[in-house]
Amino acid sequence: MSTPVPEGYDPYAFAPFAVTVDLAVFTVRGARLHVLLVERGQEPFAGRWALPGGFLLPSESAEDAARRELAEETGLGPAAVDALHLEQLRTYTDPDRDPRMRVVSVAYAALLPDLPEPRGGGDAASARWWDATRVQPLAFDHDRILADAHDRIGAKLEYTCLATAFCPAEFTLGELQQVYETVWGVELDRPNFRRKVLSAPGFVQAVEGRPRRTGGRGKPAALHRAGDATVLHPPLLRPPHPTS
Amino acid sequence: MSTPVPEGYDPYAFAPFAVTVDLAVFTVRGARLHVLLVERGQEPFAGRWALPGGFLLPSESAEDAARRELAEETGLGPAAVDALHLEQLRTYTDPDRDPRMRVVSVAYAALLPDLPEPRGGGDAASARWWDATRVQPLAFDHDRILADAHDRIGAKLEYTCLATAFCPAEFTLGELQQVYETVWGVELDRPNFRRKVLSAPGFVQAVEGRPRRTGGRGKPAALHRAGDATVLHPPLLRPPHPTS
DNA sequence: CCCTTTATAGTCGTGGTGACTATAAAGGAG
DNA sequence: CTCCTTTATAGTCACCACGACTATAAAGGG
Repeated sequence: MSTPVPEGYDPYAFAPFAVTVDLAVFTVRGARLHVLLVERGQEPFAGRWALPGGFLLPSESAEDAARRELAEETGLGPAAVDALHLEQLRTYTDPDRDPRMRVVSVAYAALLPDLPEPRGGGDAASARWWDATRVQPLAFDHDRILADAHDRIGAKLEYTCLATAFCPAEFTLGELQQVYETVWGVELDRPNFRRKVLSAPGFVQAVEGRPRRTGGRGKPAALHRAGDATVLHPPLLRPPHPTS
Repeated sequence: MSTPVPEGYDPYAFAPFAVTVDLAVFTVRGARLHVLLVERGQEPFAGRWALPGGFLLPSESAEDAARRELAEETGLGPAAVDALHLEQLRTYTDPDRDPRMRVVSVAYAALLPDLPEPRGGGDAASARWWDATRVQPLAFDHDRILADAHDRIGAKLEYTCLATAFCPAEFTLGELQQVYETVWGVELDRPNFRRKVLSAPGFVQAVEGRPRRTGGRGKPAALHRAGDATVLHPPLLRPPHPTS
């Protein structure tokens, strides 16, 4: 075997790489899972859509960079971005993933409640939400990153309280159920969902006062807010796939 | 907010980073979880122990680099290393994690059956197994990487068939149970463990022929080998922590 | 020849779950 | 005003996975 890189840190032994972050920012709009994409203005992949992201600055961590990019793309305030849950997905290192140089990218996933269209305040003049399940081929390997992000979010809904991150501060159990159904792409039984959510300690807590009406028809639902738990006991397992 | 790195890939806009892989290689020896460490010969952290790892070559992915390093440190054959399950843990990007330059490290975890002491064939003259739960402070942020790796392996034992990777080709259910007990640090009920393992489709398959005797006392156990399943249905949940 | 050790078989009660029925409270159509 | 639809909420029931436990079998050791 060759030993091309000797033990220890020889400053001349390492090849320089560019390091970026890529963000898969999800929201639920109208019973569909949406993801925030930006249109590329330059080659390569000019005119194609891509996940928002950018280079790490010399003195910032990948998570810092992800929060900075998120603030730039969404126009969210610094406080909101700081409070947000950012999930490090994995790192993509294929040598050919960027045709012009060697780029290693750390991917993150973020979950937002439904927002108005992103303000184009940052670098990306054209940023908008797309249906995450019906997206044309993206730039680079972003199709794969998006698929991995969707898988990870779906899995985390099972055993964490993450679903409330898709909801506004106060929400109904029907809206929470809509999150699960949208991310998983299945329909759930309403009474059973309700029983499981309410029996999981610290998942949601009822808010005193008015039920909601919105413009919706049907009996008004009680409002809840996210509890203080972070893991879900017992877990909310998605129905087993019908062996297809 | 500042937009220090313009959209698109300006070749002069990115700061160069070094990219490495770090490996948390685990095995189970004598009812203790062990991890492979190498002794550093140079500053920084000269004389301290560290996870094996090294720089990415210009044309290889992080997983390729991890397999190459693994082969160098363990002396395993190329076929064995290729067949091995490598789990990408996460990527560590703290700007200060290496005192002499900016290094981003992609961490992997690997699982091996009990091996003889590693041959010092590679760059690391002194590589040896250490009890993973009683390890002196490691170099860099490797204590944290090791803790994250331990957590991840423990979680993956619950819902994947990964535990067989700690076992030789043929093993008894007692040995498999020992893996779970060692990684989780708990004791499990033997009849219940047996029932769950055997009822999970494709987890293990009985091997016809002789039971084993070894030098052990007690009734000889039937031998099994890993099944073809990769996920565990139903999962093998670790006992809930006694709220401490 | 016991005694210990390990493997294997089986039992029993509890609790989480899916499937289902029933009732309450809103808006809309006629 | 009266159905009808829609959504929320309450409750039932059978099944099954699980933890705790008892029992039996087959080896070695003193």
